[in-house]
This record gives sequence, structure tokens and C-alpha cells, in this order.
Amino acid sequence: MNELTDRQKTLLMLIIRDHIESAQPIGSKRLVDHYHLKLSSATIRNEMSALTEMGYLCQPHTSAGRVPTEEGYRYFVSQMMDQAVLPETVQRTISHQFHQSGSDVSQWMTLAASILAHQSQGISVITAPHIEQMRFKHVELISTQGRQVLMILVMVGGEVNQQILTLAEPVAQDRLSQTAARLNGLLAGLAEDAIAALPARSDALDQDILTLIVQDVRRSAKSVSGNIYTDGLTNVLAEPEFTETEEARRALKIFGEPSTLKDLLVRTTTGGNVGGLQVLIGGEGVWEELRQCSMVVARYGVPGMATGTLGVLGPMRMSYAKTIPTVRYVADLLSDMVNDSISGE
Amino acid sequence: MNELTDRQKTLLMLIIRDHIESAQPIGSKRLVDHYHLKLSSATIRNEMSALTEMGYLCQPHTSAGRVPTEEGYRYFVSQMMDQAVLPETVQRTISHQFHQSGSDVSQWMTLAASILAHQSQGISVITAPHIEQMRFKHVELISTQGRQVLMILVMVGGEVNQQILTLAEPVAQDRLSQTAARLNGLLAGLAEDAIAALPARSDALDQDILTLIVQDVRRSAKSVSGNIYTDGLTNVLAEPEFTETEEARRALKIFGEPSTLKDLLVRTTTGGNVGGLQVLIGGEGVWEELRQCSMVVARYGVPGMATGTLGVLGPMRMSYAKTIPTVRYVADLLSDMVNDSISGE
DNA sequence: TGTTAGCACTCTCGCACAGAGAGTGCTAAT
DNA sequence: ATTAGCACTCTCTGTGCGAGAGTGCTAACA
Repeated sequence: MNELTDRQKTLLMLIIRDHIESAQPIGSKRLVDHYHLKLSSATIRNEMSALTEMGYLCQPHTSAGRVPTEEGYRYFVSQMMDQAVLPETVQRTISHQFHQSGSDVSQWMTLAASILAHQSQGISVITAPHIEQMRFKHVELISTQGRQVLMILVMVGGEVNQQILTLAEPVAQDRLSQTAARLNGLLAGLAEDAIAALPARSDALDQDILTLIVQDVRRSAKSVSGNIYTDGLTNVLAEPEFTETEEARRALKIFGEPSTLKDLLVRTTTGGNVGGLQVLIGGEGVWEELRQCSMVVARYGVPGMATGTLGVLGPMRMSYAKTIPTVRYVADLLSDMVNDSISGE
Repeated sequence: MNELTDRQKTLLMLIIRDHIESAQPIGSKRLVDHYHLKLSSATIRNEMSALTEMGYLCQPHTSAGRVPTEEGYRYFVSQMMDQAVLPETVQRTISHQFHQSGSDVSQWMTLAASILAHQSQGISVITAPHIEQMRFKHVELISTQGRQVLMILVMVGGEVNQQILTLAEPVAQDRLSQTAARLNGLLAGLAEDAIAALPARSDALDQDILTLIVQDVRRSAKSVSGNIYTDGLTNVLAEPEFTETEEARRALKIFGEPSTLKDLLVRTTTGGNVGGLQVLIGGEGVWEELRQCSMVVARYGVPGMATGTLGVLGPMRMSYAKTIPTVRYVADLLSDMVNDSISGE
């Protein structure tokens, strides 16, 4: 397959780069003029014709310039994947922003989504890190008036769940505190199944709370990937391929339903090893709605402990040269932060 | 101003209602046919001409049907405001959904945003309830490995802040618990200024934590309105007035920048009393980007204690008959929930 | 053999133009 | 006060034509 001569290669790269910028079909004459090539347009035409035959280019109609095919984009991406590096100044800016921000996971996520969207001019999506082995760390019971009790559950890794319980009858704060203390001693470091396997408690209140804790831990563990953060929805509306609102609508609708979105991210990255970065071009034949779009996705986190997915969606014509290194850099950054927050425990 | 005859009134209402449905200029003939009026098209034309002169209607061009002006919409809304009621079945569905959902504020918000967007086919926006007098309820300090400490701060009303502190030196969980207990006794029910006015503590750790608590409470109180929840961004893309992407983009861009959005909501509802519902038509001359849009906004919550804002943005042609009662109903519902959660303390 | 100049061909895009259709305003009759 | 009739205006749609851009092919050239 890879029988491209050097000249064809550079030509192809040039065409794609130009088309990404200009959003227009690229003609032979234009190419010569624009890049001061030492070749005539006729030669270029021959090469273009060859590239078209090989499936890297196509023409919207008989007498228009060439436009990259999905295959063309794939080649383009595979070629520039390694060499694309984020300028150090940008790296510093981003890392600075992260260190400025709070230490709250949801703040990281929002920030990362914002950075990705802004840098890539696309739509960014991130799932919060999912703790794969959810382990109990601490529970706190705070009485409010009457039978309402605020339960705060802290997991190893820093995830905090809060929930309001309604007990059968009012219980004094003292007793609640004792219960919490007992359970803290009992459950420290245990995973869901271990907790569920514990023998029944003699104290009824203990037992009730215990049941609720199991429920809560289980719910946490089940949510395949936590919350989804997204940003930059309006970025793509500026792109010429979306002047037809219908196209834009179809793509954006995916982001309306969180469940679909989650599904998309999960499917695209099942088994993807952290650090590996995937570029999905034109929906890869699977996602009909995204036929005109590309996604750059990566997993981040610590495998086996806590991982999440992040990505950028944009038109197939998006600036891979910017998006790919940005996604990679942010993924690495988040991995570090997750790592710190785990090993810090 | 209000010199409309009964016939003009019904005619105006009919025209606007029809235009909201059809999105097209309404002609005299069409009106007669469609609604089986006992009048001829010529009579209608005279009346329409009068309504046009009074500023309630206008024509896109000399020989097209009539389209409501902003003034026309205002009249329409003022007339139907009172009588618009949400069908009981819908009310039940909504209230059911709320009672099904968790007791977490962020869950309420997401749900409310989703319901509003879905019912009104517009873009919904809600600010989380802002506790106006932030009062301390409980603090919890949980040691993690090393000098990192997870501080969980609970406010009266159930708001929970979590934060990771880095102490100067490692401190055992025992000592942290004692500190927390001391502070809990000391600070219960106090507001920010009262905490700040306390005399310095003899214990250095106590003092440090105290300072951080003040900071945190202050930060909570300062965030004019908590998080912003929004939904239904893609709904409006279906509307014909947004086939020109440029228009859509301008309106949607507002929702890209949370700060702008917050500003918008705050400005539109300053001093607005809870329960009062405002309809802003065509940006009211202030919001250039929203010239083609309308907003239905309301405040909810308990004045002086905790309030928030919610609203729906849609094209000027949006279905006020559905949106207004929905916004009102959801606002009331949220007010009740906020009320319960406060008085329950 | 690879490259280039030239040329005929094709297809889109923009524009002008005409006719249909819808709606109006006005006037005169009821 | 209402209505029928009519002339007028304006948009919308489809058609046709010329300009422009780009191609593929052939023949000449290094």
C-alpha cells in the first residue's frame, strides 16, 4: 500500500495542510503558485491523478480541485503524529493554569475541557477519572434537624459522595458519631465486596448505615465513567462545513444526550492503553452522525486504579497538528495529577 | 395605548399564535381559511392595517403577510400570562421526576435544566441556589498520607465544600479529629464575619484550620450564584430562524462563556422578587446578540436565605403558552425544595 | 524517461430575467 | 360597517448563459 514516492508524500501533505486551512478543494495551479514549487502544474496534475487513484484524494466533481479522503487524512495523521509537539510556551501556560486551579477533581475537569476546546477550536469531552477498585476510606454522619442525616462518604483516592438519609426515628449526634467511628475502624480500606461480605452488626443503626454505605460504594463503582465535562460546543458552528445547520445539528445532538456521549467514549477507547492516543476519522464507518467529523481521544490516569477518557471532536478538516499534541499533553498532565492524588494516600 | 377593540385583540392573538406555529408571515386570506372566520379577508386586511399602524405587527416586505413585532409579542404575553396553566398530567410527571431523583442539589439542577429544555424546546439555564447568609455547620478533617488533609466543610443548608490542605508537617488523625471537634463546638451556626471576629486560638493547628475555614466560607458566599446548569443547546438549531448559522452562533456563543451567562441572569433578575416571572423579548434592546430571542426567567428559593435564577431562552417565536407555565411550575417546585431543605435544619 | 506546454473539455458559480403566486391597499358597491 | 374587485408590488423559482477554474490528454522537449 505504502508505495508513495517522496514527492507524492510531500505533495499529499501539502495538499492536506492547505485544505485544512482553506477549506477548499486544492487545484494544481494554486498549489504551484502558493508554495513556489519547482514543478509545473502539469506534473502536479499527474501526481495528483496518481494519488487519487490510490485513494488518498478525490474530487467533489469532475472539474474541481482535490480534497483529501478519509484514507488521506489517516495517512496525514500517521505521518505527523510523532513530530507534532506542543510549543513550550503553550505547555507552560497550560501547566500553569492547572497549578493555579484548585485541587478539586471537578475543577480539573472543567479546566481541562476549557483548555482543550480553546486550543483545538473543537468540542472537548472528558470523563472524570473512574476509580476502578473503589475502596472505603471514611464515613461521616452529621445530624440535621429531625430524622434527616447527612452522610458523607470518602473513598480512597479522594472521591467524596454526599447523601441525605432519612432514618426511621431521630438519632442524636453523639450516637451518630459513635456509629461513624465504629464503621470507620471496621471498614478502612475495604472494597465493596469485602464490605458486603461482613457479618451482620448487632447494632441496628450500624447495620442500616452499613447497608447504605454498600449501596453508595456500589453505585460509585458502577457509574462506568463519572461525570462528563464538555466545552466548546459553539466552536464548530463557525466551520464552513456546518453552514448547513442540519449537519451541525446532527453532530451536536450527540452531545445533547449524555448517555450517547458516554457510550461513544467508552466504545472508542475500550482496551486503549493509557498514553496511547487514537485518531478516529470520519466516524470510522460506525458513527453515521459523525461522518464529517474526526475525534482525537486518549485515556489518562493510572491503569488498574483510576482512569478516564478525554478527547476532542471537530470537523474532519480540523487542525490535527495542534489538537494531537494538546490532547496528548493534557492527558499526560491529568495522569500525573491522578497519580499524585493516589500515591499521596 | 390599549385601544384595541375586542375583534382586534382576538385577531392579534390568532395571528401571533399562528405565526409561532408556522414560522411564516400570516396573510389575511390564510387567516380566514384556516380559522373559519365569519369575516372576509378585506375586513381582516383593514384590521391588520390598523394593528400594523399601532405597532403590533409589521411586514417583512410590502407584499407579504404580517409578522408580530416585539411590541406585539409583549401584548400577547401580557394577555396570556395569567391563563396559561400547565396541564395536571405534566405537573404530575415533573413532580414525580423530582421526587424520584436524589436529594443532591446538583441533581435537582440537572433535572430541572433537562425538564425545562425538554418541555419548552428551548435552552434552559439555572443557577444553583445561592445561600445569602452562609453559616457554618460542621467541619471534618481527614488525614491522608503525609501532610495532605482533606477538609470537608458543611454549611447550614447542606452545601458541602471539600478541599485538600497541605499542612506544614504531618499531623495524626487523632489530633485532627480533636481539632475538628473543638472547632465544631466553637463555630456552630456562625456566619463568616462572626468567625473572622473570633479571638486567636492558642493552638497553632486550630488557628491554621480556622483561617482556612474563613477563607472557604468567604469564597462560598462570594460566588454570586453557584454553578450554572444548562441544557437543550441544540434545540434551537432546529428552528428556521437559525438556518443562518451566523445567527445561531451569536446566540449560542453567549452560553459558551459562563461569565457572560451569569452576568445575563443576574442583570435580568436584580431585585426580581421570587415568584415573579419575567419575559424578556428581543433582548429588550440591551443584548444585541439576542435580538431574535426571548427569555422567560424567574427567581426561586427563599428570599433572604437562598435564591437562584432559572430561565429558558428560545427564539422570539417560542411557545410562550408552554414555556411560561413550565418555568413557573419548576420555579415553585424548586422554591419548595429549597424551603424544605432550609427549614429542615 | 520524466517533465512541460498547450488545448479541448467539463463542471460550478453567479447573474440576469421572466413568470407565477401571494398579499396588499384602495375604491366602489352593498 | 362590510365586502367584492382590481391593480400593484414584491418574493420566489426556474432557466439560460458566460466566466472561471480545473482537469486529462497529447505532443514536444531535455
